[in-house]
Amino acid sequence: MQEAAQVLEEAQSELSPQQLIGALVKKGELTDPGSPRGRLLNAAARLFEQKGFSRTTVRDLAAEVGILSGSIFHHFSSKEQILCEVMKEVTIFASARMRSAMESAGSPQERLRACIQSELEAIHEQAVPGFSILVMEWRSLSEASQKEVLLQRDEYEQIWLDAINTAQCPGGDAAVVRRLLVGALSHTYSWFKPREKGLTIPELSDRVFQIFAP
Amino acid sequence: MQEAAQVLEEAQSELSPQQLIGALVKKGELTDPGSPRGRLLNAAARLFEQKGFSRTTVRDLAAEVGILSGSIFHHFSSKEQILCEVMKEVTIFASARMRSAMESAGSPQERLRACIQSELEAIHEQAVPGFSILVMEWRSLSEASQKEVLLQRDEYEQIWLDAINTAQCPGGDAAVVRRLLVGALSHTYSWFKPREKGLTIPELSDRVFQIFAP
Amino acid sequence: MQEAAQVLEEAQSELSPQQLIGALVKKGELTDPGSPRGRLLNAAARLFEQKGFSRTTVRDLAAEVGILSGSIFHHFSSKEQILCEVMKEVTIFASARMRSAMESAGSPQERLRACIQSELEAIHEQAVPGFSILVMEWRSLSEASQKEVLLQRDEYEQIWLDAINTAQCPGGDAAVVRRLLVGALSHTYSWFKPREKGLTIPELSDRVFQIFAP
Amino acid sequence: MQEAAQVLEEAQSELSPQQLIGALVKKGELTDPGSPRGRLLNAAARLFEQKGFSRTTVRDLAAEVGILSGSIFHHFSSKEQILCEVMKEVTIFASARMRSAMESAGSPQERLRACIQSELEAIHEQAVPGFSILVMEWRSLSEASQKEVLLQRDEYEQIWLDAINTAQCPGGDAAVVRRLLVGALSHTYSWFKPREKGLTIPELSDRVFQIFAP
DNA sequence: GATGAATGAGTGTTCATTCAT
DNA sequence: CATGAATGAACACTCATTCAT
Repeated sequence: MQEAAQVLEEAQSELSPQQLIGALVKKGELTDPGSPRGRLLNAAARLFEQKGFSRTTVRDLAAEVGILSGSIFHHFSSKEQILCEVMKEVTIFASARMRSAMESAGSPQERLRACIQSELEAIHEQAVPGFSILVMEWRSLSEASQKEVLLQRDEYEQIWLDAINTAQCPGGDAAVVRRLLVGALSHTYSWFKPREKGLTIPELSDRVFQIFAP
Repeated sequence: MQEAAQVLEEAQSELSPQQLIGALVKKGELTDPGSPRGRLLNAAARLFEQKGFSRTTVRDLAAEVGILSGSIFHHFSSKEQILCEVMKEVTIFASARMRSAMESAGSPQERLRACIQSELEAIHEQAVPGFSILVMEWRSLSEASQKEVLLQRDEYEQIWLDAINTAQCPGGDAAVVRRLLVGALSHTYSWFKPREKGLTIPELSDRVFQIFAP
Repeated sequence: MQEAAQVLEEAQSELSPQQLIGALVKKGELTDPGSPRGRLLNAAARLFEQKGFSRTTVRDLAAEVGILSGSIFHHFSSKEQILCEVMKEVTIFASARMRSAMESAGSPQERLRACIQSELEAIHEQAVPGFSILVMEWRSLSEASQKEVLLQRDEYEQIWLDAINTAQCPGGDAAVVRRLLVGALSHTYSWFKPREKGLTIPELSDRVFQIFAP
Repeated sequence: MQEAAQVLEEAQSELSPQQLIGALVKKGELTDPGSPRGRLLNAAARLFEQKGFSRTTVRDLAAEVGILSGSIFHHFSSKEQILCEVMKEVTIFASARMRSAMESAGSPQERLRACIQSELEAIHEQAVPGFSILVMEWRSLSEASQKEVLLQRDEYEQIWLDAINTAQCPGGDAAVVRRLLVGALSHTYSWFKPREKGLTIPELSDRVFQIFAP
């Protein structure tokens, strides 16, 4: 068990968040965070998460990256499109991250635990912020945009459903369990602060795992 | 034991949601839903839940009860105050409802299950709508208003914490378990539709109970 | 002939522009020019005519009647709706005016001349300004609004077509002649200034009549 | 005389619109339509005519010729200057065209008819589009630009006035008749579609001629 | 000459809130 | 208490124009 953990850590350490992002940027799946568009998306993710989509103005957003509000519309056609793009890129990054976490997980139980921890890290880590937006601001998206995001989201959810199914969780079919987990995990954004002393993300992951896969 | 349960059930059946509301109105804890103020609060609960607080205008609200937007400010000093009042009244009603559900629950396990079902009913039933607002629109509230609502909320949460503690749920301390439950249950608003054939509220309560208190 | 003219003038003098407007307001066909909405429509007619629709801002319009730009949207749902309403009211007034002019015209020739003079007066008089907008800003209207205005316009054009037909104008079918007249008359807005010494409206009407019905 | 006319006609038939443009380009009076500036002017003429000046953006214009909006300002100092240049070139071309049409006209009546047909062709033909802009967008021009265009326009109008005077049209002095004609003819842009079966340009010219010079 | 990013003043519009009637 | 008109600040978005590269 300890050895396994060590191996995992090493495998993981081969690909830091920055390196993962870099690889995705090269493949053209993510916007370069250094480009104006990328800086805008990062700032948007941060602000939409902190203040909410409708309470964030395009002026806030522009100020955050040091341009004027009008200039935003060189890169995006509307405020809503920014939200949509943020969600798509966040989903792509979270998928890649979770796939990478999956690879180093051996048993079905470990896989589910890795899923939980990966999503909690996505929610609370700052590497590519904005994961909690996916749940919290879903209704701010037009139906057309929702479909676009769902297309990207499918793969991510498939990993989850597989993990839940193979881990033989209680609570009936995997879809219901996953939805309960979505709620439980995304809501942690509102109360769980990993920086303060107290629960750490791995500890919280353990708790959640204990509940959903005893 | 069976007899007692029967008596309780009868007692409960004597108190329909409308009767419960009536009793609370008489005690001055709830606004009369027939009064202008009450109709406004009900309409607000419905609209804030359906469209979100910031996407609901005071004009929408006024139109819903058949007055003009200016007239709203004879009853409330601001839009935010309406949200605050809705939340307080919803909390009061949900508390009364859950206390009543508690009374007919015998074992600790039954008590927790009653809590779960009561909250799911609060979220998905229409009697006093707006329960999901408590979680979803929490950030739309000023800090001052949050404190006001928290004052009311305390009692409600205490019932939950007792139920979790006595049911000996896994997942560590009751506060964490409750918060995971808050997320899991409130998020059902987004995907669970009790009207369509499929899962019913009692069935869903069972699933949740199975997971959180195996 | 002279007597007839005298009688005509008397008949006409019974209904001044202001009185005609008053009658139409009473019938509910025109907005009261004293009401906020009416003052807005009059100002819009003036400004759209002077500066063009797209060069007139809602702020210009608001300033003209002494309110703030936001207040306009209490009375109209959009800038385009203002243009549409202006056009409809202008058409209604012009129709009533022309009908009234028709009544005092005896021969077919006189009827056509009355049409010409009535339209020239509509273009250059100030009583209900905005007639030239009907031609000049037609393309600023959405198709839906165009249909609305055309509904009102039909009656007005019918009077014209009858007059052209009975006057036996050269130039083939009445529809073509009318369209040439529309262009010729509406363009006078750009070059004909009745106030300066020179041509008067009756004189210009004579010239046009001479050309189109020799 | 007849021989001369024949020669002229042949000469005319030798000079297609493209050839006429070519000749004017060589003389330095028109911009080469193949040059970037020329393509810009042609696109502008088309767009300003179709959508109106203020509803056409420089981005539309740039897209039409396949460059970016910023690049336009290497060729013109402002959007208004583009309109001004379009008007000047259109006027030059229309003048040359009408002069050429005059040469083959024998009688005063024929001359006037040739003027009418030439202007209708200018409005509805596609060779050098934009003639209708001269009337429809006149007010979009600054006074300084108006003067510039008027300088070019003078010769064109002189031909018209001569033709009207010698044809002994009714309706008083030639200036007024010409202005009525300007309105009547330019407005045909809005209703006359030569492509559809029905009236042809020569037929419409006949009708107009019949009215203005019976 | 072209690009692409940015500007900055301005656009139509929204909306919670006020207040005389 | 309700109305209806108005407020005024804020909003997302537009667009002609500039300019370093």
